[in-house]
Amino acid sequence: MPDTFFEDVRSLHLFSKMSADNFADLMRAAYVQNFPPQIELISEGDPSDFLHVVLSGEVDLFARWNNRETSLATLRPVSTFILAATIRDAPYLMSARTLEKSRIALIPSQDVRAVFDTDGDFARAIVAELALAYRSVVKTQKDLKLRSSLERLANCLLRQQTRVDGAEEFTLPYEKRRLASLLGMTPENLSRAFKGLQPYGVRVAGSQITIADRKDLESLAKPSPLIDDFLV
Amino acid sequence: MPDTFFEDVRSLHLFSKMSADNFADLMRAAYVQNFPPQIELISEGDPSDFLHVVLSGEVDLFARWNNRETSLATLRPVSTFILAATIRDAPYLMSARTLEKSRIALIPSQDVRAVFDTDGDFARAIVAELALAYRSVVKTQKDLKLRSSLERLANCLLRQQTRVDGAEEFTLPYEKRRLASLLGMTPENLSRAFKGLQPYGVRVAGSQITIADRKDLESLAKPSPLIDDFLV
DNA sequence: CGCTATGTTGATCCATATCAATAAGTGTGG
DNA sequence: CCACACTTATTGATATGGATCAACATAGCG
Repeated sequence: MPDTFFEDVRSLHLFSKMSADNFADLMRAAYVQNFPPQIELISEGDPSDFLHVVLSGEVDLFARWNNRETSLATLRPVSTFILAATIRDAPYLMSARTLEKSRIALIPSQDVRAVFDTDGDFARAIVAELALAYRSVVKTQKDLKLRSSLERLANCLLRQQTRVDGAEEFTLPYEKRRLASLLGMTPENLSRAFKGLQPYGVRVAGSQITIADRKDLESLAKPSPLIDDFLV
Repeated sequence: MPDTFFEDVRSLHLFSKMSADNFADLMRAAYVQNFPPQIELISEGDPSDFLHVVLSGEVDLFARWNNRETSLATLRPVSTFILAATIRDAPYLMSARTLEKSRIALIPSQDVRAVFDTDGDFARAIVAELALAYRSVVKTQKDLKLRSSLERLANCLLRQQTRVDGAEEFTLPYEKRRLASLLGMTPENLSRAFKGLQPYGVRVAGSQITIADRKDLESLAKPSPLIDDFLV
Protein backbone atom coordinates (compact mmCIF):
# COMPACT_ATOMS: atom_id res chain seq x y z
CA MET A 1 0.00 0.00 0.00
CA PRO A 2 2.82 2.40 0.69
CA ASP A 3 4.10 2.46 -2.87
CA THR A 4 7.64 3.06 -3.96
CA PHE A 5 8.18 6.37 -2.28
CA PHE A 6 10.94 4.81 -0.17
CA GLU A 7 13.49 5.29 -2.91
CA ASP A 8 12.56 8.90 -3.46
CA VAL A 9 13.02 9.66 0.20
CA ARG A 10 16.14 7.59 0.43
CA SER A 11 17.67 9.53 -2.45
CA LEU A 12 17.76 12.72 -0.39
CA HIS A 13 21.13 13.74 1.04
CA LEU A 14 19.46 13.65 4.39
CA PHE A 15 18.78 9.93 4.24
CA SER A 16 21.18 8.52 1.71
CA LYS A 17 24.05 7.75 4.08
CA MET A 18 22.24 6.24 7.03
CA SER A 19 22.14 2.51 7.66
CA ALA A 20 19.39 0.44 6.09
CA ASP A 21 18.16 -0.54 9.53
CA ASN A 22 17.78 3.00 10.72
CA PHE A 23 16.17 4.02 7.49
CA ALA A 24 13.72 1.18 7.89
CA ASP A 25 12.96 2.40 11.41
CA LEU A 26 12.19 5.81 10.01
CA MET A 27 9.96 4.46 7.28
CA ARG A 28 8.06 2.03 9.46
CA ALA A 29 5.38 4.48 10.45
CA ALA A 30 5.84 6.85 7.55
CA TYR A 31 3.19 7.19 4.91
CA VAL A 32 2.39 9.06 1.76
CA GLN A 33 -0.61 11.16 1.08
CA ASN A 34 -1.92 12.95 -2.00
CA PHE A 35 -3.24 16.44 -1.53
CA PRO A 36 -5.22 18.64 -3.86
CA PRO A 37 -4.04 22.22 -4.43
CA GLN A 38 -4.50 24.89 -1.80
CA ILE A 39 -4.59 22.56 1.16
CA GLU A 40 -3.01 23.87 4.32
CA LEU A 41 -0.74 21.03 5.33
CA ILE A 42 0.49 22.54 8.55
CA SER A 43 -0.21 25.70 10.47
CA GLU A 44 2.33 27.73 12.39
CA GLY A 45 2.07 27.08 16.08
CA ASP A 46 1.07 23.45 15.66
CA PRO A 47 3.28 20.86 17.31
CA SER A 48 5.69 19.32 14.82
CA ASP A 49 4.33 15.81 14.59
CA PHE A 50 5.77 14.95 11.20
CA LEU A 51 8.76 15.67 9.09
CA HIS A 52 7.37 16.37 5.63
CA VAL A 53 8.87 15.40 2.31
CA VAL A 54 7.57 16.83 -0.95
CA LEU A 55 7.61 13.97 -3.45
CA SER A 56 5.76 15.72 -6.22
CA GLY A 57 3.88 18.95 -6.70
CA GLU A 58 4.74 22.23 -5.04
CA VAL A 59 4.46 23.62 -1.53
CA ASP A 60 4.40 27.19 -0.27
CA LEU A 61 5.84 28.05 3.12
CA PHE A 62 4.27 31.18 4.53
CA ALA A 63 3.58 32.99 7.76
CA ARG A 64 0.75 35.03 9.18
CA TRP A 65 0.60 37.76 11.75
CA ASN A 66 -2.15 40.18 12.58
CA ASN A 67 -4.14 39.43 9.44
CA ARG A 68 -1.13 39.88 7.22
CA GLU A 69 0.51 37.07 5.36
CA THR A 70 3.79 36.59 3.60
CA SER A 71 5.37 33.80 1.61
CA LEU A 72 8.76 32.72 2.83
CA ALA A 73 9.80 29.94 0.47
CA THR A 74 8.68 27.52 -2.20
CA LEU A 75 9.45 23.83 -2.03
CA ARG A 76 9.75 21.53 -4.98
CA PRO A 77 10.44 17.82 -5.13
CA VAL A 78 12.32 16.24 -3.64
CA SER A 79 12.91 18.11 -0.43
CA THR A 80 12.05 18.04 3.22
CA PHE A 81 10.59 20.78 5.28
CA ILE A 82 10.08 21.63 8.93
CA LEU A 83 13.29 19.86 9.87
CA ALA A 84 14.34 22.38 12.54
CA ALA A 85 10.98 22.21 14.30
CA THR A 86 11.08 18.43 14.19
CA ILE A 87 14.52 18.29 15.71
CA ARG A 88 13.80 20.78 18.44
CA ASP A 89 10.37 19.28 19.11
CA ALA A 90 9.09 22.83 18.87
CA PRO A 91 6.01 24.27 17.19
CA TYR A 92 6.13 25.10 13.50
CA LEU A 93 7.15 28.67 12.77
CA MET A 94 5.69 28.60 9.28
CA SER A 95 2.56 27.29 7.69
CA ALA A 96 2.60 25.23 4.52
CA ARG A 97 0.08 24.82 1.74
CA THR A 98 0.07 22.90 -1.48
CA LEU A 99 0.15 25.05 -4.59
CA GLU A 100 -0.73 22.21 -6.88
CA LYS A 101 -1.72 18.57 -6.48
CA SER A 102 1.11 17.14 -4.41
CA ARG A 103 2.37 13.91 -2.93
CA ILE A 104 3.77 14.36 0.53
CA ALA A 105 5.54 11.81 2.67
CA LEU A 106 5.01 12.14 6.40
CA ILE A 107 7.58 10.77 8.82
CA PRO A 108 6.68 10.86 12.49
CA SER A 109 8.87 13.41 14.21
CA GLN A 110 9.47 11.21 17.21
CA ASP A 111 10.99 8.58 14.93
CA VAL A 112 13.25 11.18 13.37
CA ARG A 113 14.40 12.30 16.80
CA ALA A 114 14.90 8.73 17.96
CA VAL A 115 17.12 7.82 15.03
CA PHE A 116 18.88 11.14 15.31
CA ASP A 117 19.76 10.31 18.92
CA THR A 118 21.48 7.09 17.98
CA ASP A 119 22.77 7.50 14.43
CA GLY A 120 25.75 9.80 14.11
CA ASP A 121 25.68 9.70 10.33
CA PHE A 122 22.09 10.83 10.31
CA ALA A 123 22.96 13.60 12.75
CA ARG A 124 25.74 14.75 10.45
CA ALA A 125 23.43 14.72 7.45
CA ILE A 126 20.99 16.83 9.39
CA VAL A 127 23.75 19.28 10.24
CA ALA A 128 24.60 19.71 6.57
CA GLU A 129 20.98 20.26 5.72
CA LEU A 130 20.35 22.73 8.53
CA ALA A 131 23.53 24.68 7.85
CA LEU A 132 22.45 25.07 4.25
CA ALA A 133 18.96 26.13 5.26
CA TYR A 134 20.35 28.59 7.77
CA ARG A 135 22.63 30.19 5.26
CA SER A 136 19.80 30.40 2.80
CA VAL A 137 17.66 32.38 5.24
CA VAL A 138 20.56 34.66 6.09
CA LYS A 139 21.00 35.43 2.42
CA THR A 140 17.32 36.22 2.08
CA GLN A 141 17.58 38.53 5.04
CA LYS A 142 20.49 40.39 3.50
CA ASP A 143 18.51 40.65 0.28
CA LEU A 144 15.56 42.13 2.16
CA LYS A 145 17.51 44.59 4.27
CA LEU A 146 20.11 45.77 1.81
CA ARG A 147 18.20 46.02 -1.44
CA SER A 148 15.27 47.96 -2.81
CA SER A 149 12.38 46.04 -4.30
CA LEU A 150 13.58 46.79 -7.82
CA GLU A 151 17.00 45.42 -6.99
CA ARG A 152 15.49 42.35 -5.38
CA LEU A 153 13.44 41.63 -8.47
CA ALA A 154 16.41 42.17 -10.77
CA ASN A 155 18.51 39.73 -8.79
CA CYS A 156 15.67 37.26 -8.57
CA LEU A 157 15.40 37.23 -12.37
CA LEU A 158 19.14 36.73 -12.69
CA ARG A 159 18.98 33.80 -10.30
CA GLN A 160 16.16 32.26 -12.30
CA GLN A 161 18.14 32.70 -15.46
CA THR A 162 21.06 30.92 -13.87
CA ARG A 163 18.78 28.06 -12.87
CA VAL A 164 17.84 27.56 -16.52
CA ASP A 165 21.47 27.60 -17.60
CA GLY A 166 21.46 31.15 -18.78
CA ALA A 167 18.71 30.86 -21.35
CA GLU A 168 17.69 34.27 -22.60
CA GLU A 169 14.02 33.40 -22.28
CA PHE A 170 12.39 31.45 -19.52
CA THR A 171 9.16 31.00 -17.57
CA LEU A 172 8.68 32.41 -14.10
CA PRO A 173 8.26 29.47 -11.76
CA TYR A 174 5.83 31.38 -9.53
CA GLU A 175 2.53 33.05 -9.79
CA LYS A 176 3.29 36.77 -9.79
CA ARG A 177 1.24 37.44 -6.74
CA ARG A 178 3.30 34.93 -4.80
CA LEU A 179 6.52 36.20 -6.25
CA ALA A 180 5.59 39.63 -4.95
CA SER A 181 5.04 38.21 -1.51
CA LEU A 182 8.31 36.28 -1.58
CA LEU A 183 10.12 39.45 -2.54
CA GLY A 184 8.37 41.44 0.15
CA MET A 185 6.22 43.68 -2.00
CA THR A 186 2.67 44.05 -3.23
CA PRO A 187 1.47 42.64 -6.56
CA GLU A 188 0.88 46.17 -7.85
CA ASN A 189 4.39 47.14 -6.99
CA LEU A 190 5.76 44.05 -8.70
CA SER A 191 3.97 45.00 -11.91
CA ARG A 192 5.62 48.39 -11.76
CA ALA A 193 8.97 46.92 -10.90
CA PHE A 194 8.82 44.78 -14.05
CA LYS A 195 8.24 47.96 -16.00
CA GLY A 196 11.12 49.57 -14.18
CA LEU A 197 13.36 46.82 -15.53
CA GLN A 198 12.42 47.46 -19.16
CA PRO A 199 15.25 49.98 -19.56
CA TYR A 200 17.58 47.17 -18.55
CA GLY A 201 16.39 44.86 -21.29
CA VAL A 202 13.79 42.84 -19.43
CA ARG A 203 10.73 41.88 -21.45
CA VAL A 204 7.70 40.38 -19.75
CA ALA A 205 4.84 38.60 -21.48
CA GLY A 206 2.66 36.83 -18.97
CA SER A 207 5.02 34.55 -17.15
CA GLN A 208 7.53 34.55 -20.01
CA ILE A 209 10.64 36.56 -19.18
CA THR A 210 13.23 37.64 -21.68
CA ILE A 211 16.52 39.11 -20.59
CA ALA A 212 18.03 40.76 -23.64
CA ASP A 213 21.42 41.48 -22.10
CA ARG A 214 22.42 39.92 -18.85
CA LYS A 215 25.32 42.31 -18.34
CA ASP A 216 22.96 45.22 -18.62
CA LEU A 217 20.65 43.83 -15.96
CA GLU A 218 23.62 42.97 -13.77
CA SER A 219 24.73 46.59 -13.86
CA LEU A 220 21.61 47.38 -11.89
CA ALA A 221 21.29 44.19 -9.87
CA LYS A 222 24.90 43.89 -8.76
CA PRO A 223 24.46 40.23 -7.84
CA SER A 224 26.68 38.88 -5.10
CA PRO A 225 27.58 35.25 -4.46
CA LEU A 226 27.10 35.99 -0.77
CA ILE A 227 23.43 36.74 -1.36
CA ASP A 228 22.46 35.12 -4.62
CA ASP A 229 24.41 31.90 -5.08
CA PHE A 230 22.52 28.90 -3.91
CA LEU A 231 25.55 26.76 -3.22
CA VAL A 232 27.79 29.20 -1.41
CA MET B 1 49.77 30.71 27.99
CA PRO B 2 46.28 29.69 26.93
CA ASP B 3 44.65 30.74 30.19
CA THR B 4 41.51 29.28 31.64
CA PHE B 5 39.23 29.91 28.69
CA PHE B 6 38.83 26.16 28.28
CA GLU B 7 36.12 26.02 30.92
CA ASP B 8 34.21 28.91 29.41
CA VAL B 9 34.16 27.20 26.06
CA ARG B 10 33.42 23.82 27.57
CA SER B 11 30.41 25.27 29.37
CA LEU B 12 28.62 25.93 26.09
CA HIS B 13 25.88 23.49 25.13
CA LEU B 14 27.83 22.93 21.98
CA PHE B 15 30.81 21.43 23.79
CA SER B 16 29.54 20.29 27.14
CA LYS B 17 28.56 16.77 26.15
CA MET B 18 31.47 15.71 24.00
CA SER B 19 34.23 13.43 25.28
CA ALA B 20 37.22 14.94 27.03
CA ASP B 21 39.49 13.56 24.34
CA ASN B 22 37.63 15.15 21.51
CA PHE B 23 37.35 18.40 23.38
CA ALA B 24 41.10 18.35 23.90
CA ASP B 25 41.56 17.79 20.18
CA LEU B 26 39.48 20.84 19.51
CA MET B 27 41.35 22.97 21.99
CA ARG B 28 44.82 21.88 20.95
CA ALA B 29 45.25 24.52 18.30
CA ALA B 30 42.69 26.93 19.70
CA TYR B 31 43.73 30.21 21.18
CA VAL B 32 42.33 33.34 22.72
CA GLN B 33 42.85 36.86 21.62
CA ASN B 34 41.88 40.22 23.07
CA PHE B 35 40.53 42.79 20.69
CA PRO B 36 39.91 46.49 21.12
CA PRO B 37 36.53 47.92 20.12
CA GLN B 38 35.60 48.39 16.49
CA ILE B 39 37.89 45.73 15.11
CA GLU B 40 36.59 43.81 12.15
CA LEU B 41 37.15 40.22 13.18
CA ILE B 42 35.96 38.63 9.99
CA SER B 43 34.71 39.87 6.66
CA GLU B 44 32.00 38.31 4.60
CA GLY B 45 33.42 36.31 1.75
CA ASP B 46 36.50 35.23 3.67
CA PRO B 47 37.06 31.49 4.03
CA SER B 48 35.88 30.25 7.40
CA ASP B 49 39.17 29.39 9.03
CA PHE B 50 38.01 29.60 12.62
CA LEU B 51 34.97 28.99 14.68
CA HIS B 52 34.72 32.02 16.97
CA VAL B 53 33.60 32.11 20.57
CA VAL B 54 32.84 35.37 22.34
CA LEU B 55 34.19 35.01 25.87
CA SER B 56 33.71 38.59 26.93
CA GLY B 57 32.74 41.86 25.33
CA GLU B 58 30.26 42.26 22.52
CA VAL B 59 30.26 41.47 18.82
CA ASP B 60 28.17 42.84 15.98
CA LEU B 61 27.30 40.65 13.02
CA PHE B 62 26.59 42.74 9.96
CA ALA B 63 26.54 42.60 6.19
CA ARG B 64 27.45 44.94 3.40
CA TRP B 65 26.28 45.27 -0.15
CA ASN B 66 26.71 48.04 -2.64
CA ASN B 67 27.95 50.54 -0.06
CA ARG B 68 25.07 49.82 2.24
CA GLU B 69 25.40 48.09 5.55
CA THR B 70 23.04 46.46 7.98
CA SER B 71 23.39 44.86 11.38
CA LEU B 72 22.01 41.35 11.61
CA ALA B 73 22.67 40.30 15.18
CA THR B 74 24.52 41.06 18.39
CA LEU B 75 26.50 38.44 20.21
CA ARG B 76 27.22 38.42 23.90
CA PRO B 77 29.24 36.00 26.02
CA VAL B 78 29.33 33.12 25.94
CA SER B 79 28.34 32.19 22.43
CA THR B 80 29.79 30.93 19.18
CA PHE B 81 29.37 32.41 15.80
CA ILE B 82 29.95 31.42 12.19
CA LEU B 83 29.10 27.82 12.96
CA ALA B 84 27.23 27.16 9.71
CA ALA B 85 30.09 28.48 7.57
CA THR B 86 32.57 26.41 9.54
CA ILE B 87 30.58 23.24 9.09
CA ARG B 88 29.99 23.73 5.40
CA ASP B 89 33.55 24.93 4.82
CA ALA B 90 31.99 27.85 3.00
CA PRO B 91 32.79 31.57 3.05
CA TYR B 92 31.35 33.74 5.78
CA LEU B 93 28.06 35.34 4.86
CA MET B 94 28.37 38.02 7.53
CA SER B 95 31.10 40.23 8.82
CA ALA B 96 31.80 40.62 12.51
CA ARG B 97 33.23 43.49 14.52
CA THR B 98 33.84 44.03 18.18
CA LEU B 99 31.66 46.68 19.75
CA GLU B 100 33.71 46.85 22.91
CA LYS B 101 36.95 45.35 24.12
CA SER B 102 36.40 41.62 23.69
CA ARG B 103 38.03 38.28 24.30
CA ILE B 104 37.49 35.88 21.46
CA ALA B 105 38.46 32.24 21.30
CA LEU B 106 39.41 30.95 17.89
CA ILE B 107 39.05 27.27 17.08
CA PRO B 108 40.44 26.11 13.75
CA SER B 109 37.53 25.16 11.50
CA GLN B 110 39.26 22.09 10.19
CA ASP B 111 39.49 20.74 13.73
CA VAL B 112 35.80 21.39 14.26
CA ARG B 113 34.98 19.53 11.07
CA ALA B 114 37.32 16.67 11.95
CA VAL B 115 35.73 16.11 15.34
CA PHE B 116 32.31 16.59 13.86
CA ASP B 117 33.04 13.76 11.43
CA THR B 118 33.81 11.29 14.17
CA ASP B 119 31.88 12.41 17.25
CA GLY B 120 28.15 11.78 17.03
CA ASP B 121 27.45 13.64 20.26
CA PHE B 122 29.18 16.70 18.95
CA ALA B 123 27.22 16.41 15.71
CA ARG B 124 24.02 16.26 17.70
CA ALA B 125 24.98 19.29 19.74
CA ILE B 126 25.67 21.17 16.53
CA VAL B 127 22.26 20.20 15.21
CA ALA B 128 20.58 21.64 18.29
CA GLU B 129 22.56 24.84 17.95
CA LEU B 130 21.92 25.22 14.23
CA ALA B 131 18.24 24.45 14.54
CA LEU B 132 17.95 27.19 17.15
CA ALA B 133 19.89 29.64 15.01
CA TYR B 134 17.79 28.78 11.99
CA ARG B 135 14.55 29.34 13.83
CA SER B 136 15.86 32.60 15.16
CA VAL B 137 16.55 33.92 11.66
CA VAL B 138 13.16 32.77 10.45
CA LYS B 139 11.54 34.71 13.29
CA THR B 140 13.50 37.80 12.37
CA GLN B 141 12.39 37.43 8.80
CA LYS B 142 8.76 37.23 9.82
CA ASP B 143 9.27 40.30 11.97
CA LEU B 144 10.73 42.18 9.01
CA LYS B 145 8.15 41.16 6.46
CA LEU B 146 4.99 41.23 8.52
CA ARG B 147 5.46 44.28 10.72
CA SER B 148 5.90 47.99 10.29
CA SER B 149 8.91 49.65 11.86
CA LEU B 150 6.80 50.98 14.72
CA GLU B 151 5.52 47.50 15.44
CA ARG B 152 9.01 46.08 15.26
CA LEU B 153 10.27 48.60 17.78
CA ALA B 154 7.33 48.01 20.10
CA ASN B 155 7.94 44.27 20.08
CA CYS B 156 11.66 44.75 20.50
CA LEU B 157 11.03 46.78 23.65
CA LEU B 158 8.68 44.12 24.98
CA ARG B 159 11.30 41.45 24.37
CA GLN B 160 13.89 43.51 26.20
CA GLN B 161 11.53 43.97 29.09
CA THR B 162 11.03 40.23 29.24
CA ARG B 163 14.77 39.74 29.32
CA VAL B 164 15.00 41.89 32.43
CA ASP B 165 12.18 39.96 34.11
CA GLY B 166 9.52 42.50 33.36
CA ALA B 167 11.10 45.47 35.10
CA GLU B 168 9.22 48.64 34.25
CA GLU B 169 12.46 50.50 33.61
CA PHE B 170 15.54 49.20 31.86
CA THR B 171 18.50 50.19 29.74
CA LEU B 172 18.65 49.58 26.03
CA PRO B 173 21.42 47.08 25.41
CA TYR B 174 22.30 48.68 22.06
CA GLU B 175 23.44 51.95 20.73
CA LYS B 176 20.38 53.48 19.09
CA ARG B 177 22.04 53.77 15.75
CA ARG B 178 22.71 50.04 15.77
CA LEU B 179 19.28 49.24 17.08
CA ALA B 180 17.88 51.13 14.11
CA SER B 181 19.99 49.03 11.76
CA LEU B 182 18.97 45.79 13.48
CA LEU B 183 15.34 46.75 13.12
CA GLY B 184 15.79 47.71 9.50
CA MET B 185 15.33 51.45 9.77
CA THR B 186 17.32 54.67 9.86
CA PRO B 187 18.39 56.37 13.10
CA GLU B 188 16.12 59.32 12.33
CA ASN B 189 13.20 57.03 11.87
CA LEU B 190 13.96 55.25 15.12
CA SER B 191 13.85 58.56 16.98
CA ARG B 192 10.44 59.22 15.55
CA ALA B 193 9.30 55.71 16.26
CA PHE B 194 10.15 56.20 19.94
CA LYS B 195 7.97 59.28 19.90
CA GLY B 196 5.28 57.30 18.20
CA LEU B 197 5.27 54.94 21.17
CA GLN B 198 4.71 57.72 23.71
CA PRO B 199 0.93 57.38 23.40
CA TYR B 200 1.42 53.76 24.44
CA GLY B 201 3.23 54.65 27.63
CA VAL B 202 6.84 54.41 26.48
CA ARG B 203 9.19 56.96 28.02
CA VAL B 204 12.71 57.35 26.67
CA ALA B 205 15.55 59.18 28.37
CA GLY B 206 18.81 58.47 26.65
CA SER B 207 19.09 54.73 26.77
CA GLN B 208 16.70 54.42 29.71
CA ILE B 209 13.35 53.01 28.70
CA THR B 210 10.26 53.06 30.84
CA ILE B 211 7.19 51.08 29.91
CA ALA B 212 4.35 52.46 31.99
CA ASP B 213 1.82 49.80 31.07
CA ARG B 214 2.89 46.66 29.32
CA LYS B 215 -0.65 45.76 28.34
CA ASP B 216 -1.03 49.09 26.62
CA LEU B 217 2.09 48.59 24.55
CA GLU B 218 1.07 45.04 23.78
CA SER B 219 -2.18 46.29 22.32
CA LEU B 220 -0.11 47.88 19.59
CA ALA B 221 2.72 45.35 19.39
CA LYS B 222 0.63 42.19 19.38
CA PRO B 223 3.62 40.05 20.30
CA SER B 224 3.57 36.45 19.15
CA PRO B 225 5.52 33.54 20.59
CA LEU B 226 6.17 32.44 17.01
CA ILE B 227 8.10 35.63 16.35
CA ASP B 228 9.19 37.01 19.67
CA ASP B 229 9.91 34.17 22.04
CA PHE B 230 13.52 33.23 22.15
CA LEU B 231 13.00 29.67 23.27
CA VAL B 232 10.17 28.58 21.02
C1' DC C 1 37.46 71.23 27.71
C1' DG C 2 36.91 70.97 23.15
C1' DC C 3 36.47 67.46 19.48
C1' DT C 4 33.94 64.01 17.29
C1' DA C 5 30.33 60.79 17.06
C1' DT C 6 25.63 60.09 18.22
C1' DG C 7 21.04 61.53 18.66
C1' DT C 8 17.15 64.66 17.72
C1' DT C 9 14.18 67.61 15.02
C1' DG C 10 12.32 69.69 10.94
C1' DA C 11 11.58 69.98 5.93
C1' DT C 12 11.28 67.55 1.95
C1' DC C 13 11.46 63.69 -1.23
C1' DC C 14 10.82 59.14 -2.72
C1' DA C 15 9.54 54.35 -2.60
C1' DT C 16 6.00 51.62 -1.73
C1' DA C 17 1.26 50.73 -0.13
C1' DT C 18 -3.48 51.41 -0.80
C1' DC C 19 -7.66 52.09 -3.26
C1' DA C 20 -10.20 51.75 -7.39
C1' DA C 21 -11.12 50.41 -12.00
C1' DT C 22 -10.19 47.62 -15.87
C1' DA C 23 -8.19 43.87 -18.38
C1' DA C 24 -6.68 39.40 -18.96
C1' DG C 25 -6.47 34.71 -17.77
C1' DT C 26 -8.34 30.30 -16.03
C1' DG C 27 -11.54 27.02 -14.94
C1' DT C 28 -16.45 25.29 -14.87
C1' DG C 29 -20.70 23.82 -16.34
C1' DG C 30 -24.23 24.15 -19.73
C1' DC D 1 -16.94 24.79 -27.36
C1' DC D 2 -18.56 28.75 -25.61
C1' DA D 3 -20.33 31.71 -21.85
C1' DC D 4 -19.95 32.93 -17.34
C1' DA D 5 -17.72 33.50 -13.01
C1' DC D 6 -13.79 34.15 -10.51
C1' DT D 7 -9.19 34.95 -9.73
C1' DT D 8 -5.06 37.28 -11.10
C1' DA D 9 -2.61 41.06 -13.40
C1' DT D 10 -2.21 45.68 -14.81
C1' DT D 11 -2.85 50.62 -14.66
C1' DG D 12 -3.91 55.03 -12.62
C1' DA D 13 -4.64 58.15 -8.70
C1' DT D 14 -3.55 59.04 -4.21
C1' DA D 15 -1.83 58.39 0.49
C1' DT D 16 1.75 57.32 3.63
C1' DG D 17 5.71 55.22 5.74
C1' DG D 18 10.14 55.80 5.71
C1' DA D 19 14.48 57.85 3.67
C1' DT D 20 17.24 61.73 2.91
C1' DC D 21 19.21 66.15 3.75
C1' DA D 22 20.33 69.68 6.83
C1' DA D 23 20.69 71.91 11.18
C1' DC D 24 21.33 71.61 15.78
C1' DA D 25 21.82 69.38 20.38
C1' DT D 26 24.00 66.14 23.24
C1' DA D 27 27.02 62.99 25.02
C1' DG D 28 31.35 60.47 25.16
C1' DC D 29 36.03 60.62 25.06
C1' DG D 30 40.95 61.94 24.57
